[in-house]
Amino acid sequence: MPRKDPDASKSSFFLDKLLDAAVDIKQNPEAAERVYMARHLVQCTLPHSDPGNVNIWRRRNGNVTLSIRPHIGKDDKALYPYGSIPRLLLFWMVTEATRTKSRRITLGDSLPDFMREIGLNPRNGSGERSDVARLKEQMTRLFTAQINVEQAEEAHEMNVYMPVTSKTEFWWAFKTSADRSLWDSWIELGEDFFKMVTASPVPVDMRALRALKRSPLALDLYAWLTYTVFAANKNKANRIVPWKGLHDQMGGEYARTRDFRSKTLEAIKKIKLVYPALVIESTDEYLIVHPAKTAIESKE
DNA sequence: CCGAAAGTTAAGCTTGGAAT
DNA sequence: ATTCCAAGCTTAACTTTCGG
Repeated sequence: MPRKDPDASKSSFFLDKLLDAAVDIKQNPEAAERVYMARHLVQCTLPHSDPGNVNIWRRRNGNVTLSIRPHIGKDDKALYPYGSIPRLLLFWMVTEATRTKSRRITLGDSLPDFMREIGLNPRNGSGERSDVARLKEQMTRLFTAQINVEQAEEAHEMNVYMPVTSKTEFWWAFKTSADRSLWDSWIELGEDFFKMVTASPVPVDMRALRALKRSPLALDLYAWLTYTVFAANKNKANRIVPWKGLHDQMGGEYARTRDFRSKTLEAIKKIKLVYPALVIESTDEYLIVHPAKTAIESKE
C-alpha cells in the first residue's frame, strides 16, 4: 500500500505546515504561545550559514555593531553558531531569562521535551543531520561564543563584551532511550548577556516560529518586524527603513542589495501568513512598516 | 525585474543491527 | 518476530550569484 502518488502528496509538506499555522494563528489569536527575543539581537542577527574559519563576524545597524567571537575548536577552527537552531535557542533563552528573572536556566529533565519546546523534532533519527546531533553541535557553538555590542556616537564610545554563558552543566545520556534525560542540565547566562537580553524583550508567537523555522532570514525578519511595528505604534508614525540599512543588519551575505530586497519581500509574504495584521509598503529605496496590531495580543 | 544555476541546510525515508 | 535506534541517503527548501 505504497505511498505513491508523486504529484498530489508531493505538493509541499512545508507549505502545508505554514498554512496550518497561518489558519491557527488567525482563528485563535488568544492561543498565542508567547516567547521573547532581545531587542539588540533583533536588530543585528547571527549568520545564516557557517562563516567558516574567520576571526570575527559583524553586523552593523546604524551606530550599533554586533560582533561574534567564536569558540576556537581543537583544530584551531572557528566554531560559529549559525542557521535556525541557535536562533530557536536564543528565543528560548531570552524567554526563560525574562520569565524567571534568573541567570540560571534549566533545560528540564527530558531531552525530547526540551527539543519540542524549542521547536525541534526529537524523532528524526540521530545521524549527523538529525535535530539531536545538530542541536548538540549548535548548543556548544552558541554557549561558548562571545557576543559584543559596540556603540559609537560622536564623542562617546561604549563596548560590551559578553560571553553568552558563564557556566554550563549538561548530562547528555544519549545511549539508550531510558537514559535520554537531561537530569538537571542547566546553563548560567553571562552577567552582561543576561542584562542585555532581559532589558527590552520583544514578544512573538512560538507558533509562527515553528512555521518559519526553515528559514533563518524569515525568523529574523519576523522578530524584527514585530519590534518595528511596536516602535511605529509608539511613535504613531510609519517606520521608513532604507533597504541598504536593513541589508547591513540582517542581510545574509547578498552581494547586491536588490537581491536581498527581492528575497526579503518573498519572505515577508510568508510572514504575513502568520502575522496577518502586518501592513508593509515597499519602494525601490525603502521598506515602510505601518503601525498595526502587534504580533501578539498584549497581556491583559 | 525575472529566472536559472550552484551551493547549503532541513526534513523525511530506508536500512541494518542490537535489544527485548 | 518486533521494536527501537543510529546512521546514511534522498529530496525539498533556502541562500546566493549571475546573466538575460
